[in-house]
Amino acid sequence: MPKVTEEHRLARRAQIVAAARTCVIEQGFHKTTMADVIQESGLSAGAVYSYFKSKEAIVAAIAEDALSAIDELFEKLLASAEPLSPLMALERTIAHVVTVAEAPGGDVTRVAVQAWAESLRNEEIHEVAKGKYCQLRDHFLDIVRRAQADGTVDPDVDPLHIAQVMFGMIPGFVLQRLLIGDVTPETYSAGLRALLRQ
Amino acid sequence: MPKVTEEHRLARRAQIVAAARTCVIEQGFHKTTMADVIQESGLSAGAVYSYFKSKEAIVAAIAEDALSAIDELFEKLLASAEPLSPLMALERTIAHVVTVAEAPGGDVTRVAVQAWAESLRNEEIHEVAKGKYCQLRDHFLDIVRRAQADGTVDPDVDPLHIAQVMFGMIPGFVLQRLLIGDVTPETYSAGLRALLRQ
Amino acid sequence: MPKVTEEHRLARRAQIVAAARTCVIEQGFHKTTMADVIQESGLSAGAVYSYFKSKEAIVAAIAEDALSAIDELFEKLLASAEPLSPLMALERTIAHVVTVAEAPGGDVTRVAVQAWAESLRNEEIHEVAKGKYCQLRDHFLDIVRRAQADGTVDPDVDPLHIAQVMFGMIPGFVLQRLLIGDVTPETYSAGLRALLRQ
Amino acid sequence: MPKVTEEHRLARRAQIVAAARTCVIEQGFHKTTMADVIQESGLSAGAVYSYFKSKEAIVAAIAEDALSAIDELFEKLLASAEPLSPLMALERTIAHVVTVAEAPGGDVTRVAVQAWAESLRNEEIHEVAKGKYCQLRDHFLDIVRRAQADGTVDPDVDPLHIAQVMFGMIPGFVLQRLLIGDVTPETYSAGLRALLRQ
DNA sequence: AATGAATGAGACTTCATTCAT
DNA sequence: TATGAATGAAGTCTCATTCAT
Repeated sequence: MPKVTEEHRLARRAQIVAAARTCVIEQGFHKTTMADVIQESGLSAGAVYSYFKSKEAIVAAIAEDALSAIDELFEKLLASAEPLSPLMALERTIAHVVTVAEAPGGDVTRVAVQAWAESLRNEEIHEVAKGKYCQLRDHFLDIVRRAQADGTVDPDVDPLHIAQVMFGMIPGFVLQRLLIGDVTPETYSAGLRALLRQ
Repeated sequence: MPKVTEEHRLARRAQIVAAARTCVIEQGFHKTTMADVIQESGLSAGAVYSYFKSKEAIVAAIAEDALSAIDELFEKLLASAEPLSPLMALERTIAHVVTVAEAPGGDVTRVAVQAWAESLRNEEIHEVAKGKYCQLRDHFLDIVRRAQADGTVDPDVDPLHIAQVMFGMIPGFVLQRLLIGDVTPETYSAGLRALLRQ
Repeated sequence: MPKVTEEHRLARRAQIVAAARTCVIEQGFHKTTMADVIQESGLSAGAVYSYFKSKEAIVAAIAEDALSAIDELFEKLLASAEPLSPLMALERTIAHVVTVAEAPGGDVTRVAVQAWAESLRNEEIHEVAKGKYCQLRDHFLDIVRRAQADGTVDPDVDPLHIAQVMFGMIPGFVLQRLLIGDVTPETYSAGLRALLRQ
Repeated sequence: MPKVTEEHRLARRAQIVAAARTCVIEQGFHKTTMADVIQESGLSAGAVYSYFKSKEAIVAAIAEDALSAIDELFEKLLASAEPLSPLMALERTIAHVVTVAEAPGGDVTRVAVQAWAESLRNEEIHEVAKGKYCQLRDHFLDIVRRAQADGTVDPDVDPLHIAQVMFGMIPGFVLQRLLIGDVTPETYSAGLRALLRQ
């Protein structure tokens, strides 16, 4: 019989993750200190460490959140019955990226970029990233297969290769948005429509 | 005296950058310590600090190198007189990415991903990244303009938007190659050829 | 009511001491955390603190127990009417040490060694240790005096000095048993019989 | 070509060990903090950690020193050609213990008692303690064998058992000296002469 | 009375940088 | 000029104890 409800525990955990995310968005994983997270969360060091056993665990939690963010809503948006052309799927994904990025709580795409870098030297995060992105890519794979069935896309090309290229357009949008700042769903749509077969 | 000394200085500098790159490829910017770089370079702490005033300066040097790597050869490859279709330009760029990544001295694309993350909190690296990537994107812009002049690409679409999408395919290739590992210039070519108007 | 409650209190106290002893035998005083004791006892933090005002108080209680262990049974064994030679007294004491050490609840001699170390910087435990060991030594003193009266031992030597040497054989047995492991009451008896006048 | 001599390094190391020993004598292994050792040594944290990789390593070094202290001089004292009776060997050992204990630099017997306790939960220190004490006991074993050859000691008793009892008298002296304080080489000699066959 | 979540001082250790030699 | 030992601020994490519920 815990003194506090499971609800309370989850709320505290979320509070810590939110605080940590805020810090990471501003300073990155490595410049964010536990003292920053503790202060931002409004809890004590001991409290934070009773929810996460180490800084690494917090980083992993935030990274997983950020890597899931796109796919989470992707499922909702694209899992509808009506077939979606590759172009429309990309347009909706890009639009969703911006929605998620501009949601309150800070731009998670900044955390995702951190997670990409971290994946290169942290096997745990690498596994998460690989898993999440394969899952996301599989959604594009479904769309490609439907389009091949429709005859909209050449059925003789391996659909995985097409899904690779489709998925591969997302990080480039995220990166241009963060580093250069002149891309929007509208500019990307225009470019896509000019470049892609339809 | 000045000539030899200057050469010597440059050689030393390159030696330090190479050592630091090796460390960064394995451990990332933040887990790489100056002690690591000093050991790997075979120089003394004092020597290293006489060439770079801080760790941050070394990081900036490596980041700049890595962010330039793609564009450097891009210029050589694409600055030829004959017009290049968007598809071919992308194919050559992707092929070049892999060439550079597999060159001796370690996979610079790993450093580039580190640099993306670092750009988000380090204004100096941000400026470099933005500059290098705008420059690279401008090359795509040229190609798009020529294609619009040829009538191969719709002339009514803002060529920048098309260049954005083209440029935006590169980071996605790099990322899938590092995180998932199942993309090659050949799979990407197949996907591009299926997806793009020609 | 008071009777039952008092019994209850004593049982709880014993439960805590037993739990703490288990921890201390495994990890020593300092590596044992209150969290360990709380978990091992099956009580809550608040409960444990309602029986002992601090970790130090628990440590003191265990130390006192361990330092008393030898003497407790010593009294029973040696307080008989018949005179005991120094040799026999030592043999019985050594035998008793092993009995106590092998009793269920864990080897208290391990706690005693911890208490020796702790005595050097904790005045409270020092007082307890000094008191218990003087008391134990006094039993040897009685035996020496009887032996001097019998003429078995030289009456011209200060009996305290003889008791010091007799008492001084016990820690060496305990230590060799714990650190080296090749001493038993039998090997010690053989050594004593060869070495001591009888 | 190190910038500092080996001599210098050894001196620094000794400086740290001496500082740590001072702290440990006052406060024990666990209450001694690295900050204490750093302050007492007059060096910086970084300097201390460049000579010892952890607090545990310093503790091990001090423990080894303390456990060796008795045996070191034991060898010098007893390795003479002339045969030494068990009684004389014990007397000289006890005298040596006091000499060592009263040497400048602090009473190492206090450290030895700490090491006994630490041996029970630290396998590295346990191995050192076991090794050193077996070595010391072997010296008593030699003496016993000579005495058996002389006919001074019963040749039918296992000499190891006799050495166990002889060795076993030393910790008891050390402990009474530290905890009770009324033993001296003279009182112990008197007791030994009254108790032992000669 | 009992619980156990929360506190926060303080422990150990690292590492970018300097400067006496 | 080059060296690398030394610095010390700052980082991560622990744990004895308390007190709101």
